[in-house]
Amino acid sequence: MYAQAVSNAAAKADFAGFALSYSPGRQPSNYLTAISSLQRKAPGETLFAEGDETNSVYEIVSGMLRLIKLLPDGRRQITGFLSAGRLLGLAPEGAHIYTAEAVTEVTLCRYGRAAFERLIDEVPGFAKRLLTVTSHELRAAQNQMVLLGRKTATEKVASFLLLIAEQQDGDGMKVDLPMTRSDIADYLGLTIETVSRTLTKLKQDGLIVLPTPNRLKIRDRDQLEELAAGDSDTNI
Amino acid sequence: MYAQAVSNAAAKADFAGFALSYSPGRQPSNYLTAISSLQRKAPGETLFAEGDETNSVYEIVSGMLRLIKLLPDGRRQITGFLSAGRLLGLAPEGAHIYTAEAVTEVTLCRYGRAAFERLIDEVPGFAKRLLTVTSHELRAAQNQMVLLGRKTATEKVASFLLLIAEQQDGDGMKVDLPMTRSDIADYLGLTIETVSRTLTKLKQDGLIVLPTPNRLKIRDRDQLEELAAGDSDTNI
DNA sequence: CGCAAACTTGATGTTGCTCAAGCTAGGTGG
DNA sequence: CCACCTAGCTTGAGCAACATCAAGTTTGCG
Repeated sequence: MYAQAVSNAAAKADFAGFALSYSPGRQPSNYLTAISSLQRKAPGETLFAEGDETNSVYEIVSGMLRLIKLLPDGRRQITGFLSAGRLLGLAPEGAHIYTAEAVTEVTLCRYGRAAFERLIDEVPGFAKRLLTVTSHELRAAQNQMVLLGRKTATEKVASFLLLIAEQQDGDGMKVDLPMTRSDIADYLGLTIETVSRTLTKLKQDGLIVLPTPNRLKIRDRDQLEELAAGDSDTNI
Repeated sequence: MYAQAVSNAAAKADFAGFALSYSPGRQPSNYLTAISSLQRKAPGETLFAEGDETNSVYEIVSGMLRLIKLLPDGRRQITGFLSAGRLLGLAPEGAHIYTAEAVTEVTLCRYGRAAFERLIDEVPGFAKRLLTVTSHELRAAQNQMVLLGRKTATEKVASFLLLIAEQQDGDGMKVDLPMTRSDIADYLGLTIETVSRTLTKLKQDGLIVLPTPNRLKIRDRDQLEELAAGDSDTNI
């Protein structure tokens, strides 16, 4: 295991209680700092696997994770890419419902489950805040269902690029793609070849620039958004 | 509008506070009865539409709803079929993220949003209970992503039948299909023709019996479960 | 500079979609 | 009570989008 505990008060101050930061105007609580410890994971490492007992809740401090579900024969579906500030491990009963792996080098803040549960019970408004977070995740999940069930390959890729661009701070034009084509494919319900071909097509059509496979620039955001929305006559 | 207020204390006693019933051993609260009113919807009627302001939370007393998301050109994705006991309208901010329509005749219990929010703040453990409910929904959503992204038509239909069978009480063999083939198709990311053909195939293979299009019996549950799991060699 | 992993591109294949008839069931009115 | 009517379901034939199989090519790291 590459994981290691880190004790850096300054770093903690930056992220601790992020889960509470959804409602602005309140003091970031330090209930959470009291029960937290820092962890790191190298790219490709597993944080926990589907079916593992849930004895921790994690918050991402930096880096990116992928959430994975597998079928018995190895087919893979990625249900999300998580970046700084996102919580995971809030799974309902006992077992994790997906595997969490590091895409990039990741720093995490770990909370003991029991202590976390206690906070839910004892800190006023904490459960409600978590409810808001979970509701947002549910909304994202439902949008993803539309994507997976009803969008074409081009629409899927366009949606993906805009989603990732939105997650990253910046002008919303430069997009960093730390994940592989295989990850993208398994997130969109496609194959790597189709993802690659679709990106090439978007490049040829002048909607994006791809200087390297992992660095992308959006050139025509309007048309990309029309595509992503699925307006079906931008697809010609 | 077909909706009508109903005042039946007996009926209320049956369902009120169902959302609280996930944690057994507690007295069903009557906080909820105090702020509720009953509504009915005829098949096909809309309870609310995507984008509508969320000024109510609903709990299904009886019947079935479908949750719908649309693309601009009319492509439809059904994100869920909801039956008695399920909550909806907990959407995060302001607007509903899907359209809710009655599949069958539906009876609902309506809670005013403001009053509901107050309960979250004031009733100890209520927010936590809702968090559990939402986490369960999230788990279902992630399973559905695997289905939509990575399962074959046969696997999708098999999964669907088992899911519906599970939702319904009984021996788990008799399955009632109140929704149309079009609904099923839009839930599974398929066309009605493919759904129909797949059901026919399952019938021919002796896994199910289909006396009428809306009434189905599972004949070989084991094999149906293997199919649904996606073990890939049952598919031959 | 060399190597392996990741990506791209091409040729071919297959699943599920589209288009097009029929068929069935259940509701309605004579 | 039965015939009709219609919405919904089934079935068939052909097709298209995406998958699969198979080389090449790039990239980034040691």
